[in-house]
Amino acid sequence: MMAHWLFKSEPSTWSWQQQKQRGAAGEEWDGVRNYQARNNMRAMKQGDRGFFYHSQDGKEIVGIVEVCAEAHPDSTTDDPRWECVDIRAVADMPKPVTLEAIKQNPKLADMVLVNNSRLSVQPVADDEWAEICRMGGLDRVP
DNA sequence: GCCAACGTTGGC
DNA sequence: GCCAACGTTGGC
Repeated sequence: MMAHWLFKSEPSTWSWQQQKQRGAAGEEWDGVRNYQARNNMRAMKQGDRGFFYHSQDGKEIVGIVEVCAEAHPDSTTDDPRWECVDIRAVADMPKPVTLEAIKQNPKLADMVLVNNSRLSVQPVADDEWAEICRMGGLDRVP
């Protein structure tokens, strides 16, 4: 069973544009220094899909990504506690889904994004995934 | 820019 | 092992 995730990034640090420019090679999702977020990355499998969310500037889901390398040591630190996955851009959200719209949708009331806004890598339930894809104008759930 | 929420650190 | 102090994130 394919799990779904959400990756949060400040566009001033790492934007969807930059992610897309990396193409199929993808990019290491490094710099995470939070155990919950790391544990979520450890649980990811090759091919799992996720949302790419712009925090602070934008506050909206702008794209779909795919896990292209499972958890491995974070190259930005020598501390062996920190691991990360690699992700690659798969598709744009035809209509970015804003945090505001998510908060207004009762079906999404239990989303981690709503209830634990500080967690930077988080799981997304299958029904939440489908609902947001629908809101984002994707005619097929990827 | 403020501040609430949360996570981490370190003294005891 | 508890908890106060501190630092960071991110919405507003």
